[in-house]
Amino acid sequence: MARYGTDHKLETRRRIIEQAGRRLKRDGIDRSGIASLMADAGLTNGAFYAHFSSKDELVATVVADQLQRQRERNTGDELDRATFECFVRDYLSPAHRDRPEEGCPSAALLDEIGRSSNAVRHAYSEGMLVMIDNVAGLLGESDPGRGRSVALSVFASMVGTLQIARALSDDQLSRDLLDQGIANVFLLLGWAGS
Amino acid sequence: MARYGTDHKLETRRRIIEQAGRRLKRDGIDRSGIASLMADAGLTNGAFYAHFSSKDELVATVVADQLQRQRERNTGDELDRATFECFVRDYLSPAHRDRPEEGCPSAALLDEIGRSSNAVRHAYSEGMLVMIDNVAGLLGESDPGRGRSVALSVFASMVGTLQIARALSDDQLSRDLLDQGIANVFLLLGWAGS
DNA sequence: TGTACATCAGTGAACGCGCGTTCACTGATGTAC
DNA sequence: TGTACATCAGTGAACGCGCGTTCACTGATGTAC
Repeated sequence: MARYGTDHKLETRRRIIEQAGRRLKRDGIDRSGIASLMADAGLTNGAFYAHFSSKDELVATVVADQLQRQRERNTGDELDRATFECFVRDYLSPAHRDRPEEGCPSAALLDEIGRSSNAVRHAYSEGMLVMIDNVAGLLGESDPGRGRSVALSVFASMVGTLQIARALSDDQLSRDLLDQGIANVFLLLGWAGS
Repeated sequence: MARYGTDHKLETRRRIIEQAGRRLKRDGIDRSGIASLMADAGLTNGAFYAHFSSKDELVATVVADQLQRQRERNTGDELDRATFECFVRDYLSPAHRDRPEEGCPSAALLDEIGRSSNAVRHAYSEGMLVMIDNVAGLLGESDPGRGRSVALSVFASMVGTLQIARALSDDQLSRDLLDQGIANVFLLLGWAGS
């Protein structure tokens, strides 16, 4: 047998993916080199290719993993209105704005994902669809296609709001934007929430 | 006197900024090298530093220029509701989705701007404020601060919608999202538009 | 029990390449006399 | 009119550096006999 336990390598892979998620969201894809990604996982550059065939494959894997984490974090077992309201408020908060490395992969990486390989964009689309279908169930739309586009468009407005809040240098304006973004979500959904 | 006319160098600078705008929006900031940016303007790499002190200064200049162009293109002399409705429909169109190099700098570059130097982020904030104050005038809000955040939040939802439409690999879903995005804008503004 | 061998996750130096930036130089023009 | 010089936008080679990727090697472990 090998020097390490049976799932040692899987555990290492999991650690690389998790740490890379944080790093990519903080520094962007193009500014995150293999050597620093591996150092984050406590390894050296050479070991990378024992786990992934290329940086692109890692990025696709990380994108899928991040979307899955976001789903699990925010839906729990059953997604109800109260849970979703909390999600919206947490999403459009100064805390989320100021910690991209722990936050939404869409808000941190959308531009770069849009310019990435088919593999990365496909991983994003797939993960996004699952997430959106979870949320769409809440809306009570009879037409599932319409429920899906409504859910997607509401999420899109949240993503854009967070990104602009991050880019503005005027903190008060940025906070006002986040608050207005929360109100917009509830208005779009036709909910009473305040 | 010099070999060239009085505003030859200004004209060259203008050309670099314009071409760089297209290139940065298409390929992203990190993937656009100085040599290729200069080649787009019909020059070689060495001439760059006769026009800008660093790549960062060019990026800040381009961001400011792009926001100004976007303002001029979409407001004309006087901004009225009809003009703004056209702006929204053009913005959330498949044509705009498929031609980032000719489109909105926010949708193409927000993630990277958020990670850029203070100079770049400041240029973005300043340009954005002017643009948003133009639009805010339309809303008839008594409180100018509120008019500003409403205008900003509506634009933010448009930006996020376009970005997600670009990242999705399912074309029909992407188009449905754009259409829903248009409806959302008019709903948020309380306009009748259809 | 002891020795030779197989396994394999991880190491770290090296590869060619493109990056941002620097700088000595070019060459077409206008000026001085 | 002719010659020497100044100007300066642009050229293109070179710099050190970090990138993604490759590969010969290490060394701790289990297996064979």
